[in-house]
Amino acid sequence: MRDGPDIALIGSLIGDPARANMLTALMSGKALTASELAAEAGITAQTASSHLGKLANAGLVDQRKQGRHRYYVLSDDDVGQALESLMGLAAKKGHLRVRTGPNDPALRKARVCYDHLAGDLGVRIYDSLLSQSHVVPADDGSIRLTESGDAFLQSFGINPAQSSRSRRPQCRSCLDWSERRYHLAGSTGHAIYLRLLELGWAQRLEASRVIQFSSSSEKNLLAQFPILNG
Amino acid sequence: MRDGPDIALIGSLIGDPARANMLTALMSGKALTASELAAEAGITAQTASSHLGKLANAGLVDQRKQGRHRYYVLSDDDVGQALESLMGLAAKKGHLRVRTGPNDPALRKARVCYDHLAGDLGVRIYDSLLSQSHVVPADDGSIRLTESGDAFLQSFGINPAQSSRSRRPQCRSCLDWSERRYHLAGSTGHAIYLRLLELGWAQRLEASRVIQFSSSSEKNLLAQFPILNG
DNA sequence: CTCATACTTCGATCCTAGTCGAAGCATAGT
DNA sequence: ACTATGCTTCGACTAGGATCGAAGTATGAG
Repeated sequence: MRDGPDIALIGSLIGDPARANMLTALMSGKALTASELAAEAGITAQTASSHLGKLANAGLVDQRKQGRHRYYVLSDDDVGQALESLMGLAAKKGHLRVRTGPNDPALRKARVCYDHLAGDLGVRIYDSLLSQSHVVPADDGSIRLTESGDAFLQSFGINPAQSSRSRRPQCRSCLDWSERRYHLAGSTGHAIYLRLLELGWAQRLEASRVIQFSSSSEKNLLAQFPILNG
Repeated sequence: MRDGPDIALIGSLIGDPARANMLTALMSGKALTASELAAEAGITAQTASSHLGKLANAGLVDQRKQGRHRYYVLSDDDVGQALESLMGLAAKKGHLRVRTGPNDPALRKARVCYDHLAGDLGVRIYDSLLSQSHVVPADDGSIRLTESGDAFLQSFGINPAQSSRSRRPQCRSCLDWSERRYHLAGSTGHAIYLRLLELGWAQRLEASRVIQFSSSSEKNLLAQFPILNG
């Protein structure tokens, strides 16, 4: 054999449907308890416990004990990113889980993608920023926030500078599995998402990745993020 | 259950050690035959055939029949990227395959990472470009080729403009599992790698990801990619 | 102190999936 | 035509792991 990172280990961890469901649920960014995750995966508490032990052992999730609950979180940004890249790949290859839930249309409309907004409205925001040259594709094909974009975001109540931390890219485009188009990720994507919650325009549906907009707040959002020249 | 991409399917495909080995081997970018992949994974031809069928069925690899051989390639850039992100994650979490081969030091020195140069020398090139401001971190934390970098690459025999195609980012930083630092990926990284082969400085070791440099050509490379201010 | 809840550990069961031997096709060379 | 090589299909074997019931530990509530 040869040397190298053991992708089989991580792959097999993600490869079990129960664990994949748990990880997907944790992509919401929320800390979830062992029982919630068990329910999410449709398995009993014992089985879930065993799965979570393995995930924690491999360093994919962190556990925090609080009272008699035990909360789990993705241990790292990188875990979320890796999951996203797998999701993108799976979607591109047409591997979708069959059992389409009742809230599916809502999920396509708007949902959290790890820690930012995805779905129809997520793509809309990205397209709007692009059409106004608030973000531009950099020479290298990635994207970059312009000065006008900086000013725009400040007027929307976000300080992009403060939200840029350490390693994390400020802007990043993230492939959307429902739309098959790109939306805004990175710390700026996160900041916009938080601001939408703060304004009360968006509300996260309990125990789901769905983000709900009232019809008026959806109008607000469309007005705030217009698409020029179209 | 809920809707979404089926990451469990892809995860389980990558999760088998034999398949993981095959995919890793295909990260070299070369087309490999079924028997070569079987040897790589240390399994018999029958077993390999079954595995390759599954990978092809899921759209992770493509097969091309040529004579009585059947060549396999990663079907897509995205597959390589997803594998890379898993490798980065695995390395970061310290999950390394135990069986360290005899050519391990060479592997750390220089190797192909999907389609560009990684390892000690790959990191060196990246650092050099960075120290001379030939690439700069963009505002968003990603990286961007500067005008001086463009000129520099042209003098090295590469036309960055022509190498930029469609979707693919021109420059991209890729986390190195051996160095735990970044090296240059994207179409520019690919172009540099090709140029090194073309110049005869680098040679790919047969049936391996190791890239070999003679001591003189390594000196050439270090001279061509100096690190300023240090 | 007693009871309920949240979670883990242990043990047993069951089933999937990886594995290889043998045989079957296909292609190439002579 | 005959043989060798590369690969796939079939069938059977086996091991690893996912699962849950039951029992055990910790925390909180009354």
